[in-house]
Parts: sequence; C-alpha cells; structure tokens
Amino acid sequence: MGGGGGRFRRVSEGRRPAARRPGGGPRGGGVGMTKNEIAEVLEEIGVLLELKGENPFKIRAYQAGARAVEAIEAAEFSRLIREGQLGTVKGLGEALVQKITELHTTGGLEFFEKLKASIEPGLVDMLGIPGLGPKKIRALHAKLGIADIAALAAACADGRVAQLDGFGEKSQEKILTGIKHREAYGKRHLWWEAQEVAEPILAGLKALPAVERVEAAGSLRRGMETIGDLDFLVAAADSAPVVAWFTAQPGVQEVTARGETKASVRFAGGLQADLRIVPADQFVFALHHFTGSKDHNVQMRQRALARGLSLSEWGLVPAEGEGTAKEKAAMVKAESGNRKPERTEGKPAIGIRTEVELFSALGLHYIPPELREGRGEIEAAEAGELPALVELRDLRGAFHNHTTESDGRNTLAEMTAAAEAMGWDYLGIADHSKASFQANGLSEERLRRQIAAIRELNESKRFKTHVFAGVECDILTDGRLDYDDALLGELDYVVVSVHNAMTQDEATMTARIIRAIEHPATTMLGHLTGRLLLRREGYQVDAAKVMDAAIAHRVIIELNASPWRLDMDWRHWRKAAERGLLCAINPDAHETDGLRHVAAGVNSARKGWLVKAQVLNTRTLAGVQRWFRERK
DNA sequence: GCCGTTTTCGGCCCGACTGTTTTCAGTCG
Repeated sequence: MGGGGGRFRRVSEGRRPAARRPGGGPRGGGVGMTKNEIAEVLEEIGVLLELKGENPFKIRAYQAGARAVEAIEAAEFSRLIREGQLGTVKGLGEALVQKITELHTTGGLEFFEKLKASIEPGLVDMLGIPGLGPKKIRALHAKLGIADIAALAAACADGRVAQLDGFGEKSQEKILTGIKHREAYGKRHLWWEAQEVAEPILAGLKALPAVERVEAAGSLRRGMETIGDLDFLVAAADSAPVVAWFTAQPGVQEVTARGETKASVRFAGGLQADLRIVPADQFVFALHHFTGSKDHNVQMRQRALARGLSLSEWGLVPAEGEGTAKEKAAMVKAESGNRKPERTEGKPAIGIRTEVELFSALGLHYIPPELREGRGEIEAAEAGELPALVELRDLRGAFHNHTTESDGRNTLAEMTAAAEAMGWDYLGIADHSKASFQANGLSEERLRRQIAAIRELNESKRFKTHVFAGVECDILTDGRLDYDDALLGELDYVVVSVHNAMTQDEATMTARIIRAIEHPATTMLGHLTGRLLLRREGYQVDAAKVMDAAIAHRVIIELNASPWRLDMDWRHWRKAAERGLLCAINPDAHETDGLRHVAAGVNSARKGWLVKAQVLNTRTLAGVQRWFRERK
C-alpha cells in the first residue's frame, strides 16, 4: 500500500487495495471513470461508512454494488449507462445508479468527497494495523480522542488503551508491535511500485541531450522484492542540466541534496531517489558498484586483489603503488566535497566500457544483475556454469488467475482478451473455492457452470488464447480439499492454497499442506507461506518438508508473482529446482492489469537461478496439456 | 442501500480465532 494511506478493502485475500495515484483517489481530474475505477470508489465508500458506524447492510450494499459493477463487461457497462438501463442489474438500486452514473460521466462524486472530508484520514490509516477494525478504531476515537497512528502509539505506550472496555494488555501490545512493524516496513517499498516511479524518470533522463548513458542501479536492478531507495546513474559531461531536471520532477516532494555530481530527492510516499553523475569512462565501474549487493561487491574486490588489481566505483587499477593511493584520495575527495574525482593518467582502466568487459577482465562470464547477491554466482561465473536465466518473453501463459466469478474485477472474456493481447497461448482460470466465502468462492454448481463456460469459450474460437479450467481450491484446516474428487477430476488443473487458520503451529501447518500435496488431484501449490510483503509475515511452515513432498508427488510449487507476495521466496528456488521441483510463475491476477505482474515473478525466478525448462508456463500449449494429462 | 413482496417494510452471507470475556464481540479471510 502506498503512502496515500487509503485502504479500500479489508484484505480480500490476494486482492490488493486499489492502486493509489499520487494525489488521492482513482484518477483525479479527468472526465469519466472506467467501471473498475468506479468499483474502487464504491469500495472506499464502504470503508468510510464502516468507520462512521453506518448500518452494516448499507455498507454491504456498496460492496455488493462494487462487485456488480465489476462483473459487467466493459462495453455492456457503457451501453447500460447510455440507455439508462443500469437499474436492471441486480444489486444496483436507485441510489447506486445515480452515483455510478455521476462517476462515469463527470469522474467525480460529491457524496464521496463530502464523506471523505467528514472522516479523519488518520482513522483510515489505522485500519492497516492488524487487529484493529472499524469498531475498535471508533472506540479509540470516541473515548480517547485518538485520530492517528502517532496518538495511538502514545496511548499504548502509557497504558491508556489497555484500560478501555474491550481492550486489554494483549491487545495493547499487539497494536504496538503492529505500529512498530509498520514503521520498519515503511522504510522499504515494493519492487513493482518503485519500478513504476523509476520508469518515467529513466526515460526522461535518457531523453536529455547532456546524457550519454543512464541506468537504474541498486536493488531495483537486482530485482529484489522490496527496495530501500532508487539509484540513478548517469554518464554526462555536463551535470548541471541533469541535476536541474531530476530535482524538478513532478512527484518530488523534497530535495534533500543538490550538488554538482549528486542529488537526492524524496517522493510523495517516502521513496528516496539518488542521482549520481559520472564521466562516461567511469560509468561501468559505478554501475557495477551501485548494483551489486554488499556481499557480491566484497567478493569481487577480493577477486581483483588476488589478481593484483583494485576494483572500486572509480575503476579497475593496479592494486599497489601510486594508482591505488590516488584512487583512494579521489574517492575521499568526491564523497566529502561533491567534486569530480581527479582523473588518474592512463587509468581508470584498460578500455572497459561494458559490464561484460569488466567481468571478463577478472576472468568471469557476465553475471546478470539479479544474481549479484554473493550466493555463489562468482564461482559459477568462473567455471562457466551460470544458468541461462528464464526471461519474461519465455512465458506463454500463466495459471492461477481470478475473474468476477469469485473476487476478480474482470470477466472471463475480459481476462482472456487481455491474455491474448499479451500474446499468450493460454490462460489458466483458478477462482476461489467455496470455503473462501469472503472471496465469493464458487459452489460446486457454480464451478461446473464455469467449467462449461470455459469449454464453450474455447470452442467458439473467439480468442486465439486457450483457456484452462482450474480452481484455487482451499486447503481446509485439516489438509482436506474443498471439493470432492469427482468435481476436481473435471478440471484441467488444481491449485491448492491456504486461506484460513493461518496461525496454526509449524508442525500442524506443514502436515496440513503436505496432506493437500499428496492428494492425487493437486497440480500445484499456491503461495507457500501466504506472506504479504511489508504487511504480514507468512504462516509458520517447514518449507523444506513441503518441497520434498512436492518433488515426491510431482506437484508444482507456484512462484506467486503478485508484487505483494513473490512467494515461494527466490532464496529457496535454486536448490529446490536442482532437486527436480517444477515452478509455475503465476500472476494471481484479480484484474486484467494484474497479468503484467508476471514480470515481477520473472525477476524472482531469475534471482532463484531458474532456467526456462524449470518453469511450466514457458512450455507450448501442447506441452502444458501433455504435462497435465500425464499427471492424471 | 437493495430486494421482494407480505405493495411498505423486514430481512439481508459464513466460520474460525482471539482476547476479552463468564457468554460474546470484533477481526479476519
């Protein structure tokens, strides 16, 4: 969740709160809103009404209205509004029709603006603390006058919260740890969100006439699941116009440093970005230096030393004698005084212009940025045993995606059209099963109808993309699956996931998941730990035992590519895949746009040393069909 | 706020878990 602070939906599993654009709600000024944007507004109205203590059924009506809007095909939606027929949709009465129409035609809603203005924004933020819902927040507000998280932390610290009816020592402690986690998490940002900030800046820098080369370095380039800050590296002879442009970007809230070769800014939402400008012949050394993890860089420098060379962000030079001393001096100078380091004669090196040449100078094959974690990549690069990592363009489809049948925001046809637009050969639909009541999970009858609808869609040849009929079947508390074997047998594949009783102890949870893996109908395991990055720890589970079971039963473990999950974690993949575990990179998309999240999954897969052959959804349609068939 | 009718207002979607309780409210998925 971004710095906007809003939270539209009380975490329907896997479905993210709506993306906040800088400046507030879904698309501020423009005329008209799409159906999904309108649904977001209705959801947010529901949250605000909850905080007001409104009639729960009224709240539900807004939530149901949001769902009803999502379930309409986009073209159909426009037609209904145009012809004044929106009221014929079940769940949309007079009041909602009026509001939706206003949103669709003007892009705004007076009722919504007034409602927002009537509620302290700090109360909405407090919903993000585990254990706090609308009722408790209202009690805190009414009885202690607490209107934001800072005041809440203070009240917990001096014990006032524990005195309150319905609260106790444990709640107070839980709230306090929740706030602390939030603060710790607040310093980092999801890769996806950081990348969305970085992209336009990168493009803008590239377009400046003074700029010769530009890259985003740091953990963003390494594809880490979360990012501390952004590092932009520029090669330019004249730095002044670059600094001027960078510090004047629209999203910049504060310029924290502005020098000749360096500038730092902070964006709304707290993300920091550093810009460094270096001479062109130093660019590659700086790029390597600011990309590598600490461990990787230490190992690289040691390797250079062993070869009588000294590697730094300034260059690669002979380790002893004048060169090093000068380099060191230059470095100190540059850091303290914001001045360009003096160029050493005939150095910084040996005509190295690219990272390929840099690695080569140290006797190494090129190491992709994602692998530069100091986890054995240098040894592998020396031996010529680096894997040919899977790439985004290798993907031909994905499994585990949702539609409006359960808690998705787009219909089956819309999702398929989006997959086709991405050039995918196939798309797997895996909506929630009936135990996930909160996510509108499918009854047996509804699932059978969906299977029929998918078969029909395929036969109609309306899309080039083939649709697989799957399900995201809940792993029940004791490890049984949520449907009977006969129904599971009618599906092309079955994803099994944990969505409840997440507080089970490790042994119980591990046994539960393994029991589900042992079920003959199970094709793949969804999000192994259920973690939500920067928000919630995963459940306690012995990952090694689960992987063993998956390998033994030829069950895939997914790499859930939702930027909020990236689960199973990349740190497990290398060993697991070597032992024969097959991966599927699944976006867990809840709307058409969510399909793009596979890019984040590919990052993690690459960090996990995965190659194409270890990822099921790099295979052709026929290859996947064969794999599904042979498993049965 | 919606729905369905009982044509004017009452009913509306679940189950586990936790912490506060001594019989249950609130949160969560």
